[in-house]
Amino acid sequence: MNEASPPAVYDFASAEPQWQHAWNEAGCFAVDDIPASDRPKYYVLEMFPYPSGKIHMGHVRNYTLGDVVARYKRACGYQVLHPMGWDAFGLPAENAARERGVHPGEWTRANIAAMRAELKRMGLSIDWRREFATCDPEYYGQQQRLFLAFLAAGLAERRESFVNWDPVDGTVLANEQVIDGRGWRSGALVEKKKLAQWSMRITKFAPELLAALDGLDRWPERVRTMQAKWIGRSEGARLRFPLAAEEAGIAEVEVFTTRPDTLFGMSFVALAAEHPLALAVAARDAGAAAFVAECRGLGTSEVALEQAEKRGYDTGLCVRHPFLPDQSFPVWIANFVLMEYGTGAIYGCPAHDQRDLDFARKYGLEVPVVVVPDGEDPAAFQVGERAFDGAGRIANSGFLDGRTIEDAKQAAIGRLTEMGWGESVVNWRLRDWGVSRQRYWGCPIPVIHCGSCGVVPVPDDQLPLRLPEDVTFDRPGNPLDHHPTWKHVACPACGAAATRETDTFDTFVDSSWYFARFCSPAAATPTVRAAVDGWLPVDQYIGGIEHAILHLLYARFFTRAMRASGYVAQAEPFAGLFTQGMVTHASYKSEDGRWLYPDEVEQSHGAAVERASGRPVVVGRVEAMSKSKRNTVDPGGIIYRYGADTARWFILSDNPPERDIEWTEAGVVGAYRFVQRLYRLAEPSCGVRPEVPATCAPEATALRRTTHRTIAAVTHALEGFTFNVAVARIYELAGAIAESDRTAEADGMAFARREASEMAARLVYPMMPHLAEEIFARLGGAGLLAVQPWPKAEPALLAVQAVTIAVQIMGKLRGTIEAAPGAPAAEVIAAAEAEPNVARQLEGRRIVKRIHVPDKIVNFVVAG
RNA sequence: GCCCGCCUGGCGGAAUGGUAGACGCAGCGGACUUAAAAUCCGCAGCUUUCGGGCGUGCCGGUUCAAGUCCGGCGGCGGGCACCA
Repeated sequence: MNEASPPAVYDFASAEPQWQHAWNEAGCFAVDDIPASDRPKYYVLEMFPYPSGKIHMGHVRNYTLGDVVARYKRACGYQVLHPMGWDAFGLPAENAARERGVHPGEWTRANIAAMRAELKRMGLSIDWRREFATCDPEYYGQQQRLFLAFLAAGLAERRESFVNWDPVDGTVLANEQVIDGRGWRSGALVEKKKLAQWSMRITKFAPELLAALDGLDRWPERVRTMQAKWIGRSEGARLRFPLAAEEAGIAEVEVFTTRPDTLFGMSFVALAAEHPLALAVAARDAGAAAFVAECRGLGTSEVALEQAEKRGYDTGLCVRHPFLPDQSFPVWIANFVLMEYGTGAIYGCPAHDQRDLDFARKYGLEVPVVVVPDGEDPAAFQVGERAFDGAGRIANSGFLDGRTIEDAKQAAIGRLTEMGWGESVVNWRLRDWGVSRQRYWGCPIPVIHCGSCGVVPVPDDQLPLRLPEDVTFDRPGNPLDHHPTWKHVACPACGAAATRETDTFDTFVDSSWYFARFCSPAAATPTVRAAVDGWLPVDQYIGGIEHAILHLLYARFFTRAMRASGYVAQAEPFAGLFTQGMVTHASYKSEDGRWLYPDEVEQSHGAAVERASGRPVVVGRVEAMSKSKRNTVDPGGIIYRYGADTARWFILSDNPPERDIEWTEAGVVGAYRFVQRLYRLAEPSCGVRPEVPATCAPEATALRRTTHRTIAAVTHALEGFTFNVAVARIYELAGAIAESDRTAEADGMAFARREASEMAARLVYPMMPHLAEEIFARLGGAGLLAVQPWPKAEPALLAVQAVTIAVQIMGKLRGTIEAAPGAPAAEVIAAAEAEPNVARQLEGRRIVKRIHVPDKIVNFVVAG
C-alpha cells in the first residue's frame, strides 16, 4: 500500500452486465417444468407487476427480497423456481387508448419491454424462459378453459343480481373492490344496479377457506385475521315470521339472528330496501316506493359515512311471533338493513342492539328488556340511550327466564326447530365473486348466448377465444359490444344466429392462477399435473399488504376450484407469505404550492431549495412514494448512477423488510461507499493462495473466528427474513478485515484474510450478486459464485475460547470478568467476588444469594 | 365502535428473561492533502462531586434479574365497520 498505486475502484457499470451475461450463458437460474427428483424444490415468487411502463421502488424492494431468498435457497442446494411475468390486462391500457389513440395491446407490449429491460438490469436470478403476460392468448386461452371447467363443475354461474356499478369506469365492481362506498380505482361513488353477470362461487368454499387459515402458519397473523373477518362466519338462527296477511303472494319474512335468546325482546321487523317484500309494498304504495328509491340512490355506505341516521318506513304490514301468539309486530323498511347480509331482513330487539334502539327511539317503538345484568332487578332494569349487550340473565321471556345468554340461545333454537319456525344456521359474510367487466382489455368470457339453447360454452377447439384487434375507443362503453362483427356467431349447439358474451373477466381472475401456469408456461393445457404437483405450493410468496384480502383470497379460492376440476393437487397456493413494507420518501412543495420531485430539490446552507430557481421549498411528511405527491425516485436513474447492487443493498439495509423504509440519497451514497469498500478490502488477498497454516497468530485466529461467526449469523438472519441484521453482520466482518491490515504480517494472517474476503463475497452474494462474483473472481475463485454451495461455519471456530461474564449486585451491573466457557460455578463466583469494583461494593454487606447463569452472568443478592 | 400491530439515542434500527443502544446514517475529533473531496483511524445515551445516579411512551406487578412476561393507561399506525 506504500506504493503510489491508485485505490481500486469497482466499475459496476461494466461488471454488472458482464455477470448478468455470464449467469445467462451458464443457465444458472433455469429449472425444468417437472422438478428433478434428486434435490428438494423451492418456489419463490414475488407478486407479478402491472406493466405501467416503469418500475418503481416498491418493485425494487419486492424483487430484491425475492432474489435474496432465491439465490440463498439455490446455494443451499434447492432447485429454485423463480419466474417473472406480467399482470397485463386492465383499465390503464384502455385509458391510454382513449387518450392517445394507441392500441391497448401495443401500449402494454411496449411497457413490458421497457420494464423487462429495467428488471434485467437489477440482476434478478429469474428463469426468464418462463415469462408470459396475462394478455397472451396462450395464457388467457387456458384461463378460458379453466373457466369452462368451473362452469361445468357448478363453480361459476350466471346470475341476475344487484351489482356495484362504477359510473366513472363504466363497469361492475366486486364487493372487495368497493372501498368506503367508492370504486377502488376511480374513487367514484358506487351505485346499485341489477345486471346479469358471471360470478365465481367462492362461497361454496367459505368453510374451508376459513378453516385452512389455521394451517397457514407461515403467513402473517394479520393477513389471516383480515381474511377470517372477511369470510365472516357467524352462528345463529334463521327464523320465519308469518305475515298477518299475505302481500303479493309473500306469506312470511325470513330473518337471520345471532341472538335468538332475545326473541322475547322483539319490537319490529325491518327489511332492506331491495328486499322482495319491500319491493312488493313499493309497487302499490307511493310512499314506500319513494323511500326505497331514496335508499338505493344513496348507497348504504354513503349513509353510514355522512349521517349514520337510522331511517325507516312503516309498511303497515304485521307479523306474528312464535312465542307470543297473542301479539303482532310491525314490518318496516329500514335504511340500515343490508340486502347482502343474512336474509336482507332482521327482527328488531332495541333493548339489546344499539342500531335497533336508535331506530326504535326515533319512531317511538317499544323497548322490552329481556337481558338483565347480574345484580340488577329484572322488574326495574331499563335501557336509556345505550342498548345493553353485555352478559346477564334472561328475564321477561317465558320459558327462557333465568337462563344465561348461551343457554337461552340453545333453548330458543330448540323450541323454534320443534315448532317448525326456524333452525340453527351458520351465516357467512363472504359473497360470491362477480367477475364480469364491461371492458375490452381483458380475457373474453368464453360463452355464447343462444335464443334457444341458452348459455353455450365456446367449444374447446375454438380456444383461445381471442380479442379482436380492430376495436375503437371513440365512445363510452364496451368496445367489444360495439364491434361490428365479433359478437355475431352461430350457436355451436344448434347453428342458429347467436351472440357472444361481450363481458371480459375481472383482472383479478388473471392473477388467481398465474403461479400455477409458471410451472409449465407453454403447455397446451392450463396445467401439467407433474409440473404443478411438483412445484406447488409456492414456498415463499412476497408482496404488498394491500393484497391481503382481494388477490390472496381469490387465489386461494381458484386453487381449490382447480383442484376440484382436477388441475392441481394442492388446495393452498402459498405456503409462506411475506408482506413487505412500503418505500417512502419526504415530499416537497414549492412556495406556490406545486409538488416537486426530489430531483428538483437540493440542499443549500442547510435548507431545501428548488434547484431551478433557488427558491425555498416546504419539506412535507415522509410518506409512501406516489405519483401525485411526486415524492418518487426513479430506480432506473439510481441503477445508472450507483449500480444495481447499491440499490439492492440500500433497500435491504437498516429496516426489517416488513416495515416501511425511507429512501434517502444519503443512504444510497452510504450503500455505494460500502460496495467500493468491500471491493478494496478484498484487494490485498487477490491472487494469494495460501495453504492452511500450521500455526496461527492469535490475531489470525481471531479473524477466522469472526469470519465463521459471521457465516453462522448471516445464515441465521437470512433464514429469519431479517436481512437488515445480515447486512449489519457483514459490515462487522468488513470492519474486522480492515482492522487485520495492521497485523497483516502475523502467522496465518494471509490465509485468514483471504478466507475472510472470500466469505464476505459469498455471504453478500444473495444481496449484491454482481459485486460478489467480481470479488470472488478476483480472489481466484473457480467458476461462478452463482453455482457455489452456501458456506458452512467450522464448528471448532464457533466455539468460544473465553466468555465475558457480567457481574451484578442486586441486578445492577458492577463489573465483568473473563472466564473459560463452562467454567465451574464456584470458580466463576469466586472470580466475580474478587473483581475489584465488585469487591469494594460488597464490602460490609451480607451476600444472601449467589445466582450463576453459566457463561452469562453472576448476580449477588445482598441483605439490607 | 370493534380487531390487530407498534412505541428503544439526533435518525433507521439491534438485543433465545441475563452487560440496552450491535450495525448503519447524520455528527464530532484526528491522520493524509497546499486545500478540498475521497479514504483511513478514533469518539459518541443523559448526568455526575468520577464513587455513582438515571435511562427502552406512562403507572403498577411477577422475577435474583424485565426493552423482553402479566395487568392498566396514553400516543401513533393499520384493518374492518349500520354484519343483525
